[in-house]
Amino acid sequence: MIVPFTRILRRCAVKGLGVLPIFCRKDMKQSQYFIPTLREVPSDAEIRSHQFLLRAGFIRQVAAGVYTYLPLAKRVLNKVEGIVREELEAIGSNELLMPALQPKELWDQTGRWDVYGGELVRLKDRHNRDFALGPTHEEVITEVVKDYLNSYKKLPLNVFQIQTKFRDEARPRFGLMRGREFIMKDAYTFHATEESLDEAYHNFVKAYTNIFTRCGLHFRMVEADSGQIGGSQSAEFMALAEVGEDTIVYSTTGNFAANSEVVDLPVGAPSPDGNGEIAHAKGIEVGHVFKLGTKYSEAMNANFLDENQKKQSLIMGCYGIGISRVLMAALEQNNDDNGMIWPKAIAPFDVHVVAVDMKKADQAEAAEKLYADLKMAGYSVLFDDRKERPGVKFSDADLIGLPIRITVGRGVSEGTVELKVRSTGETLDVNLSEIAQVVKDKYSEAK
RNA sequence: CGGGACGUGGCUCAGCUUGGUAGAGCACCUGGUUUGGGACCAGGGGGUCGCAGGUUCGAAUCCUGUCGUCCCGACCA
Repeated sequence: MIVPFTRILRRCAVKGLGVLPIFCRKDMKQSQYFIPTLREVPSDAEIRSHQFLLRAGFIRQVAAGVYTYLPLAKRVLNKVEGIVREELEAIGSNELLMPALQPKELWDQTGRWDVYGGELVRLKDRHNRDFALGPTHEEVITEVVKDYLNSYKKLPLNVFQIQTKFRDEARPRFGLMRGREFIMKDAYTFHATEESLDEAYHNFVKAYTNIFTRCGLHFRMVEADSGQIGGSQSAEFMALAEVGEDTIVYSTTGNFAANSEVVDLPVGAPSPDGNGEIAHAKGIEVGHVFKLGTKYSEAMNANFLDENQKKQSLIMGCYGIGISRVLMAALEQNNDDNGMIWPKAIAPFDVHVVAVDMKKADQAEAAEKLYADLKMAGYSVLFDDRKERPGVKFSDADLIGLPIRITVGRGVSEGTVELKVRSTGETLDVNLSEIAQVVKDKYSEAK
């Protein structure tokens, strides 16, 4: 009797024969996985990333601008969040988690309860007290931190959270691009001096550059308007995409780049930095860094004593990344007519093993073994073990767009399987004895 | 919030102009034939036609209201 390798490993684990790496024990068989793909383009979706998110079974809409993230999308979000955590921890940011539900009194302290407008989701509790669902967390974090930060000796402080934000947008749009409920990473820093704020600001710019580069995005940092949030300096990170809602005004050969909100320069005009001429491009705002100054700390009496025993307002910075928007932007930049093409750093799985005919014992066994071996080698693997026709499986695989696809089919009788690189379309027959090495090579080549 | 469009089974849509008691393809269930790029045959299940009023002998269809969704614009820490 042939016992699948994974089952043997699991038995070993149960018997306490050794601790297995967790990835080996994850069972990701497509027959048991919730991936509701659609053959036709849903009529509600206008742009490609949105269409593919629906068709490939990543998201489902619940209301305008409100979505459920299905298992594949959740895995991508986890990947993006993992990258964000690594890069922010590398600059000394502390992860915490604040409440979405926030009392009106907090928002009254800064006057934003009255200023924020219809975008602020407001509700009442059973005692008829007013609350808001947080669109941003300057008030909460300042309140939390201000009693502790009473001395310059405790500064600077750098914190972040990854959390669901609520903004009752007048017009939700394009799926995850502009939602009323979305996942955001927001960070806040507190400082005794402007120099200290500058340092944090630059650290965040560096971290954001790393994050978006690692996520495989084509992006550009631009000068931006501080908007309602206020403050002295801010920059946005724009993922370049035709469907973007913002216009980037940039110099063709120089470093100048700004949001069209802050400059009014026509195409072809000389660049203000004296280098090149102006061109325009569309972008999706995926990140934003602000120097806030003392706007919130003054309003909320968040003070500390400096080395001269003088009372000063905390100097603040805040820094956001639209996690769910990164997913959308990455997809908008990476797709073809057949579906998604995930950059490997944020792909829901590394490898897709497609068994052409699970009813054929040799193919089923070879596929099961390959699946187990690849997991042991450290890849995350989605195994299409469904009893579907080959065409259906290939179409779904293209739609889902994992970096490497391995088709286990009739070649098995000669000891070969087919490997296909999603991004390039490169296809090659590989002997089963060499598959580990070829997967390794092709995976490391992939973007 | 202004302008436009659309709501008919899980998905895509027809039917509405000219009222007569709801259809197709895909998906799903059963059986069979198939099996490397979204199969075929036979049989079957599933829809108060967004909701509420109204007109009418009779409303998916006409009228009024309302809710929802999408697109353009305004708005968008």
